[in-house]
Amino acid sequence: MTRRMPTLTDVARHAGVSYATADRVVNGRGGVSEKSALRVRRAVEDLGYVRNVAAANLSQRRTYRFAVILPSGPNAFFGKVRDIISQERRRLRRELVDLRLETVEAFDPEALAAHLAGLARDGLDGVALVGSDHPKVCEAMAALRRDGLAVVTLISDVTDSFRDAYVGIDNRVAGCTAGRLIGLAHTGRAGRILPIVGALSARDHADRLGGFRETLAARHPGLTVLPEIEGRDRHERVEAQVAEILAADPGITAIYSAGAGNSGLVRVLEGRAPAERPVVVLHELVAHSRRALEQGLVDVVIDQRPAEEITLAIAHMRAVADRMPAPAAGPVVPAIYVSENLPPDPGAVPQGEPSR
Amino acid sequence: MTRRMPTLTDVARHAGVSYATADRVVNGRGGVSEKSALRVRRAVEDLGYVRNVAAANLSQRRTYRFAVILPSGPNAFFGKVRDIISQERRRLRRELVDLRLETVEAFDPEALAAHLAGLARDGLDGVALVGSDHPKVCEAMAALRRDGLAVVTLISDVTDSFRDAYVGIDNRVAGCTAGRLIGLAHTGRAGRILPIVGALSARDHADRLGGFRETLAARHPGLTVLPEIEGRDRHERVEAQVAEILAADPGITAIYSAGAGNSGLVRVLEGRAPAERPVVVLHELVAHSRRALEQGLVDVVIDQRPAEEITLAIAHMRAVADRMPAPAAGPVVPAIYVSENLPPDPGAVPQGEPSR
DNA sequence: TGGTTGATGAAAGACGTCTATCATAAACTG
DNA sequence: CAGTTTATGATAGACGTCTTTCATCAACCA
Repeated sequence: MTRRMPTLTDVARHAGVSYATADRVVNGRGGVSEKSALRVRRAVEDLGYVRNVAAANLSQRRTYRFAVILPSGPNAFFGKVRDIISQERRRLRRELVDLRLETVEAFDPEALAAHLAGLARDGLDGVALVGSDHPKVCEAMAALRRDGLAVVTLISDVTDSFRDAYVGIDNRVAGCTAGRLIGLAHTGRAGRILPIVGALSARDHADRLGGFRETLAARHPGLTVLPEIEGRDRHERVEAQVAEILAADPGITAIYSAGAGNSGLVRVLEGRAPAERPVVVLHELVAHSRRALEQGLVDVVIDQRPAEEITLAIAHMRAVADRMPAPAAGPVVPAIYVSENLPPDPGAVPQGEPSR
Repeated sequence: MTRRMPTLTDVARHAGVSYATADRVVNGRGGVSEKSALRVRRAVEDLGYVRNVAAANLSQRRTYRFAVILPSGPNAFFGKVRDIISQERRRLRRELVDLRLETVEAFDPEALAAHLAGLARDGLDGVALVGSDHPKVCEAMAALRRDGLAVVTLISDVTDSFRDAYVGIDNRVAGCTAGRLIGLAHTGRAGRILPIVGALSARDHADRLGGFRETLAARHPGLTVLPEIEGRDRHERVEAQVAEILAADPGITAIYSAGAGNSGLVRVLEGRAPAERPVVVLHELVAHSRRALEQGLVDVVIDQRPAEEITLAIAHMRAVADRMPAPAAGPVVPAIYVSENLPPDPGAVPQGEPSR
């Protein structure tokens, strides 16, 4: 027999005050003497009272109103995130969650800050956004939190104090993992490795590259890591640069792409004989990277499981809105895909990187 | 403005019947003419009515009573699962879930079937167990389901029709993945690979080995896969057999262990010079495999994320108990660990395989 | 002393569902 | 036609929380 959970009525009785007073204390309405407040807080402790969120939500007909802010543009990964969100909408509504999807120009912290500042605050309970350490963004996040909104950074983090939680992978660790896998693929032989990033100014890319170089230096000192390409996450640019370097340096045995724009990379790989293809590790499972994996053009994809991340971000925002402890969880553990363990393709609709 | 979700009162009004009648229909209490029942069902359709589970649970002071049945014995992985469950207890209670942990003798389907048959049915809503295709177990599972319990198989599956859901990894795919990773580690060179299983009669082990061999044959025909060892998941047995084979065949370049008892394998590896260590891939992140990974004795660990699995199993049992659609989700995607992406160690307490 | 202020208590109504009971009807039975 | 069975409606109370209103009572100020 599970014993009943204590209710606020129990707390009030145990504290020797009325329900009204107990309620005033736990909901911080003020107008209670310090003495009574103390007794109530003690009763809460003693009984292990936890407010019944379901009942509370019922009584108020509450719905959680959250916004997710994503960069606009042709990036396939964020396109996938948008798809996931629209697919989840219906399920979320049943759980009283109303999720708003908004976009701002990519790589433009000023625009993001302005957007945050101008957010319609009409009952919004929380915001999830791709973090940026830009001071204006931080200030805007702090302002939101002062207004009681939950603020969760997604995919890319910022300084702790400006957000309630970070949901995403540990990018340095992801880079280390890539390094180790490429190292494994060189067991018993030498090699020259080409790293590609979008921009070193992006914290996530820099972190990945840092971890990558570090691991190779520490565990595979026999391998040479070349200077990185900055592809700006633009596939045509990545394509041009990689083609040029591969032509100039036929001894390249592996490529690690820490950023986006990988359809350009894939096009270069398509043009090479299978025997001359380097080992390739890149990030994010999207339509074109999946295809490249299936075709053997790419060996490993490190994917940050955007569906889980959305779920987790919502859980965090809910916890803040409910004044409940956050769900314990460190960074998301990325999935590592080879062609053998690809999940079934959700969207059978063909779609290249530039679409959507 | 999110519009209000329709309530059963709305449904009744829309169907032109009383609340009582609508209630009789949606809760299948009978005593309603087919005509009225039809009108109610149509109203449910039209309005998109979904019963408010939170309100229902509140009104009944419901708690979900679930049981998880695990094999007893010194297996480190199941020890970890037990730990996870006891840590989750408190959080679960808040969500009205009362989780009972029971154990039966490992590798003994008869005992499992007997246990299932003898389960105290006192208000139990669901059972999660490690599946076994034994006919008696299947029959016992069917009996439980006839009594309205949710039945979820965990880690190892059975024929579809005997359970409500399977929560675990796709073992064949996991074996394929192991094969591909070992293949990658042989890029540009030949090799001889030793597979180890617990017992081929265990479906999960057989599936893993099958996928492993298949992938190596298809993608890495230059590599030789030796006959497998059956270690019975016993570390001393694994240790003895591996030691013997490695001594007899110094040309072994990789080992894939699909089963348990890996602390025995690790002991053999400890005794070899770093340069002579084969590439090693095994399953499940537990205390000793983590240590082996950190020390460079093992290269890759494929982990089935038991914490996520428990959460998912509960979600499935809840869905059945709530008469709601099951959470969409295929098999769990295992995490692939190298020493670089190990999550922080939760239990700093040292504990070898045989403990607990 | 009258008026204000502050702390407290009592209680009612709402949220959506479930259970239960009682009162009607209408449809059968013999 | 009396007596049963079956279908339906009306309604009340409970679950735990939140909001709101009103009444008390004490302490304080002028």
